[in-house]
Amino acid sequence: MVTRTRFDDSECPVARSVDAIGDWWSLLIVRDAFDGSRRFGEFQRSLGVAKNILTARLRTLVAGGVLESVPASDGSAYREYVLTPKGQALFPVIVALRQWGEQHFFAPDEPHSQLVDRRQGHRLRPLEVLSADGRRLNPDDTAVHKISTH
Amino acid sequence: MVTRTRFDDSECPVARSVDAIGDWWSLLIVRDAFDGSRRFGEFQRSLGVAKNILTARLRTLVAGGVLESVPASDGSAYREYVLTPKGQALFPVIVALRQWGEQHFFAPDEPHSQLVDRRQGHRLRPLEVLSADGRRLNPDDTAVHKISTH
DNA sequence: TCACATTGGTTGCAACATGCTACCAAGAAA
DNA sequence: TTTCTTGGTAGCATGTTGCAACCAATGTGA
Repeated sequence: MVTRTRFDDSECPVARSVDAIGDWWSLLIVRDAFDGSRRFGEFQRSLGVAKNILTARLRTLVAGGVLESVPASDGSAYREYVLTPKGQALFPVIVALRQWGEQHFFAPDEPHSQLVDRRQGHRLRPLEVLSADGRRLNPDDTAVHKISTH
Repeated sequence: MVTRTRFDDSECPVARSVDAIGDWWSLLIVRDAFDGSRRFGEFQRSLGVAKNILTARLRTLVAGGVLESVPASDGSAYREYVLTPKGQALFPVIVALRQWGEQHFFAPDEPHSQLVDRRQGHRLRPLEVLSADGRRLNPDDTAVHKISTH
């Protein structure tokens, strides 16, 4: 077995997500996948991660249904790793982390990679947590109901 | 030193965020903080984490400016850990992870904790990634500009 | 077609991080 | 003034990570 489950038994969706992703490397792999990386070597060069670690992470991401392994798009005999719909659904997670990082870990004039709208080349609007009827919510405006039946 | 920096030198804000948070436990500590936990013992019982690990994580979160240690609100001589504004800004990250987990790791009728709007008791609207002019963006509608000067 | 480079790994090992248990000091409670 | 609770620390066994070496299959150039 590659990883022991730690939080998986929780009824908290945050814990299950965290467990499904696995570790930080996995999240950066997903980030790179959003940025267009597909091949083992691309991930490896981009992340600088040891190959055995990358192998293990790719395997768990595939096993978890976040990535899938498909024949290479260039016709070669190698394989590529692409995001499944479930993996693509992680987009807001990555964007949220990116925006938090931009806000708090870069000097105003410090260069950093930027996620932009392809059509207009502009930066994205900051994510907003909204109520069902569209009011913007702060943490204090929300509460966790411990258990429910959906 | 408590943790060695791994991704911190990156110009990618996602990497710096990931590095600042530290590990998954830290993220669950932040989740619990959003849910109202303040005391060492509350975090420890809620998470079931070993106390030395919790000690270390709380320290790095405080050092990183995500939590701060304040005198206990009940007048006792103990201290409490509360989110700083920087920590509160992680709200969209937690919400994004929670929504991803809800969508993909629970059967339709499986019970799970739920984050609701305090005023109306309703579930939140799913997070949306929007362009500057308000169009909803999918991953394919965006691109990463490798470097910029903000 | 034959040598050589690249890709995508696997294996073994040393170093580090994690988790468990026991212990402990300061505060609170009685 | 015992006794319990809180918030830790210390030591140790185990698990995980990272590094380097190795390797088979594939692609490439002469």
